[in-house]
Amino acid sequence: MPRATIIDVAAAAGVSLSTVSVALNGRAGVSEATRERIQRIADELEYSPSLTGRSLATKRSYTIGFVVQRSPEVMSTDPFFGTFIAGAQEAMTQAGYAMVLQLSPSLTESEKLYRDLAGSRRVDGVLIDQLRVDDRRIGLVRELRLPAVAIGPSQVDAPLPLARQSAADGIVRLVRRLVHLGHRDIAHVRGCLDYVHSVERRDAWLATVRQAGLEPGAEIQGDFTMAAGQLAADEILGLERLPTAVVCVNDLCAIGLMTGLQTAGLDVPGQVSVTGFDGIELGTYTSPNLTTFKATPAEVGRVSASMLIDLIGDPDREPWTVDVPLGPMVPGGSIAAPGHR
Amino acid sequence: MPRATIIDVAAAAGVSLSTVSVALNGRAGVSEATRERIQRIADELEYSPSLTGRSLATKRSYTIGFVVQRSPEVMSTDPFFGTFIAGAQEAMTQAGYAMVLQLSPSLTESEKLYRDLAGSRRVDGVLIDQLRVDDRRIGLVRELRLPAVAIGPSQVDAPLPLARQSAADGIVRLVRRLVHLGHRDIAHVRGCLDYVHSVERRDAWLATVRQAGLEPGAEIQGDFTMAAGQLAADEILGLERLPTAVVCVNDLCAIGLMTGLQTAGLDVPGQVSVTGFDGIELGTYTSPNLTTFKATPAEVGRVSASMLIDLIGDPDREPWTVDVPLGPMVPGGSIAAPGHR
DNA sequence: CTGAAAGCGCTTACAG
DNA sequence: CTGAAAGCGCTTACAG
Repeated sequence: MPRATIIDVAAAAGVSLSTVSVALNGRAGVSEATRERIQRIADELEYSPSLTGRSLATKRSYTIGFVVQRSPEVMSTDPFFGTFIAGAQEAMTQAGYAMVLQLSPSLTESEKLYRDLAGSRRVDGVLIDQLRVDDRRIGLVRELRLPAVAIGPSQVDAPLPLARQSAADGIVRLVRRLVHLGHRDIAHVRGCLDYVHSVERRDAWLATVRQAGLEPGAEIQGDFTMAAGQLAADEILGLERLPTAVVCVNDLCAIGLMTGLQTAGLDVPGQVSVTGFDGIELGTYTSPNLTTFKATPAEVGRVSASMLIDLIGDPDREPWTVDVPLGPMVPGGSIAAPGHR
Repeated sequence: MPRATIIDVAAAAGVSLSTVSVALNGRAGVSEATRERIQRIADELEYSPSLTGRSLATKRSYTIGFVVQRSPEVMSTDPFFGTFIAGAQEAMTQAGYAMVLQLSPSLTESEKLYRDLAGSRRVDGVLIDQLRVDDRRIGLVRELRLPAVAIGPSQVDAPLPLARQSAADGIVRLVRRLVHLGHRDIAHVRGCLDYVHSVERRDAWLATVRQAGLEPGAEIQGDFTMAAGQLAADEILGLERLPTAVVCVNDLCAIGLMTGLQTAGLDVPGQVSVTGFDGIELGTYTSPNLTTFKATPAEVGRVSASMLIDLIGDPDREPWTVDVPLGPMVPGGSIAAPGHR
């Protein structure tokens, strides 16, 4: 027995298709009595409207695309994604939207994914995350006339609606705290500078250190993984002078760094203070606990998804920006005055 | 200027809609000459068929649903998901399918998500992962007449096609290795026994230890996270007799355990040997490196997705099972003979 | 080898 | 307040 369609409901209720449609969609033009009657009959028949039928009529797929340009391993490790997606989903489900997720390690491959999503009109719009410097996707979605919202830090100046969360503010405050504790040699483990997120954090560290009248400490190339943090430890141990504090691009990197330093026999924070960024749960289990700043990826997800849904409803709207406030600083035992034991 | 439709292509080529459809879909019934001509014209017009139009005609959404019943944090931490999704996508993209991902922390909420996916016919089928003992979803997809493939360990006996990978084989071999090294007190940090994956691994540990004529060591409740591993360390340290080896439910848990034991001043593997399961990259960065067994989530993803696509093409097919072979054992420095330094 | 027609399941002006 | 009709963009028997 095939599922009930709107025709079955109309027939059972003895009204026309349009009346059923109007009634069930809660639009004006049907008496409350008939609406209730139709609703009851629809429920009895277990009628549930077909997304495809509606899509064809409304020219909307009620689907949003999210193409993640990262290797599966990194995507799995980064605490951002799950929480972000959960938040985005909340906003989407409410509006009848769902998310198609595509992973792609390579840039050219992901470009093809965007083209296919747009070409088949599988999605009504896309979320653009992990922005790179001069990101090609910005021109691409424009060419494809694909509504898009970007997620990025504060300096991004793209001709797209932007949901932004400034990690810079957090880094600034962490560096100031270290300076206040008496640190004069503050190093940084940065992410790959192709990403605006890395640039933002590096710049914030650099500017704040200089502003305090200090010579910037070593700048070490890392990335957003624990593994990179561990490798960074080796590099720091190889410096002619050990920095007294290291500001890391994110928590995972900071945790890897702490582990690396401790494995080499150093005391954290006794010999080296370490800070992270993100405020992930794992940082509360390390010993010492990580001093970091809390990001709010779920909120960023919610905001960016609802921005995109708004944009889909009004595609010619001028680009606008929404700032998502950062969470609080998370104090931990991973920093102390230099030389403290 | 709206995008070209099949009507535009037909008009430009001076043929009927059906000829265009047949030609572009590579079906028989069109001369090679016209097919090429139509293809060329379609390319010129940048024609790309609308998924919605096709969906309505074929009664397929060309979309697969994946509802993940886990908290966003855990999902983010578990290395399984990203790799699994990447593998599944490979199989799906080839067949013109895409994946709608939904996260849901609660069981009742996820049940609603399945109902909505089925009701709106947003998806042609679903992948069921993280199977629980007596999983309600098995009855649910049946009630919803929603094609589904389950992903699980070897003892699952569900009336569904099953893509299975036996972690048990790996655990058995790890335990045997420990026995061979001379261990007589082998503990286990298990996952929550609601999950068949936890049960499978616990049972494998228990059976193998007994088979070796040993008294089973302590069985400690943990889960699949690092945090749980760290907590398990405390519990192990509180035992009246320290086990000489601990078999953990997965790598993250094992890494957390190692960290916890080391923080307490214990030597791994000198005082306690530790094994994991999954073979994640992080385990190669710990000190000592983790001894574990490699799972192949990408392959499980590929296999389960293509099974589901097959099932969608033949919904009345009898349930069948595909075994995905486990990867190799990953030797590491985290195990040694008991009392070894 | 090609075309005309029906149909997939909805929504939305437009009449009445 | 309700209905008849057109249309969204395809595919698929069925004729010719």
